[in-house]
Amino acid sequence: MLPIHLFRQNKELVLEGLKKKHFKQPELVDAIIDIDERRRQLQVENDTIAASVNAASKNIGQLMAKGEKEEAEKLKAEVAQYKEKAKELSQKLAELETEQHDLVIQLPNLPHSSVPEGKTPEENEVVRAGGTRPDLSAQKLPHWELTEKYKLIDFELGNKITGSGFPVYMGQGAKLQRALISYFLNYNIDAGYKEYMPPHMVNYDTAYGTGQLPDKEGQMYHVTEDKFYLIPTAEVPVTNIYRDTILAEADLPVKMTAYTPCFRREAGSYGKDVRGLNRLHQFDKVEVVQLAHPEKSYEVLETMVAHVEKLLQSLGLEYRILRLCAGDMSFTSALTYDFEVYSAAQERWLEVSSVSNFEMFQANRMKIRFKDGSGKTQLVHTLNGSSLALPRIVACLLENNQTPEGIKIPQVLQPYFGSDMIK
RNA sequence: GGUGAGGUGGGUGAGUGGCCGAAACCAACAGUUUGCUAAACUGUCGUACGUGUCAAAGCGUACCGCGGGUUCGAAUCCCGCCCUCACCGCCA
Repeated sequence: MLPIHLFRQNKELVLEGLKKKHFKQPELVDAIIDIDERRRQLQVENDTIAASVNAASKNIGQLMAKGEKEEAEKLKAEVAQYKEKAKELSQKLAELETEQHDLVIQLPNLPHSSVPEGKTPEENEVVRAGGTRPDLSAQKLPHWELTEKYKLIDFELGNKITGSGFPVYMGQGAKLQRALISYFLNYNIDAGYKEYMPPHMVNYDTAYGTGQLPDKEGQMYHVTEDKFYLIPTAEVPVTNIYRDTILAEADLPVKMTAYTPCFRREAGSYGKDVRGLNRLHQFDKVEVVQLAHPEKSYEVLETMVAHVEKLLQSLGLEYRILRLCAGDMSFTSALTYDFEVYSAAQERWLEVSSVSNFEMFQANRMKIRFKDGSGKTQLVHTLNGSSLALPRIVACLLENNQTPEGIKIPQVLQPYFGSDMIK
């Protein structure tokens, strides 16, 4: 949610940003500004009356103490009149506040100036690429055949136990998951991130804080009985750790990492996009989150990008980094880099990480603030990224490293996996 | 799930109708003293919105778990909800 002072101080900037993001209702901005003016006017009236009531009440108390009952009664009658007016005013004020909030919440975050124009994924900008494409034999197999051949993942069994999109990992397949999670977490911890194990279900306020609610309700699994939501990413519980918190400037940046399973309903997809590990309802992911000083958040973003890039390099996968165009970015993001790895058997790029700066968009919802040098309270900037999402990494590792003898395990994983080959 | 107790500022904790946005202590911060540290002493020390201003100070309103009610006036009384603790039951 954009802070209201932006609208008052810099309407043009807001309009420009919304236009770049192809937001369809720029007229909301004027509506918000208009409501804001009426709201403030009403608050002045409301506060004035409340002050009169308070003053009169104080007087009544003093008169009663002195035994001047008649005078007190007169004042009481006066207060009764004030109160009628006050009730009306505070009701209207509450209505306007709700109305304003309901409008502001519909506006997406504003894209950073470096975000390319554009509307579709084709207009994303390749920032850089690395790694090498393996030269596979003609008999190369896609990962869904490799997982069957080596008995690593049973998709059918998952169907029986839960439903499609809930695979069962087994044997070396299960161990590979655990190895990747441990490796990713340790890599993040070594870079100064503090490890967390958050709940996998969250309440409304938490899902609201990171922007999943109210508008993306259908994308999360909902436990209606207890009003909980299964997390679509660790970002949700982890960022909310600092909800309603005022940090010291010296505490920044706050660096957190967590492994969690992620649950996504993702209705409506089909075909090769969802084959095998390409898209699942439950998957594993290690996330990094930072709360940063507003003046440093873009430096922080670059360090996070470099961090994820180095991790991909260590796995020996061919990758490319995209700067998403304004139209393809998420509702909450100001700047997003997507990481894709090349799946050599499927011969296509798969997204494995998304690193974003949300600036103060989430922080404003969650009220994550810090006290700056002059003692003023400011919103922090929030950032997060995957490091990494497992399924597509697994898909690429299996496909790209397949040999007639078995599947080679990258060196960095061998200590965790306990072997250099899946046979 | 049952019964009982309770939810107050960063922490402990006082406050059962007006003098309370809230005592006291601790922590924190600034200063004095000091060879350094400590101790002692002095001061500062909640948040949001509004108003004011170049900026501020100041002023107003609201907030003592959340929501409603009683009253001229509510942290304090009443109702509902949430949460915590203790004991019992169940249990990985």
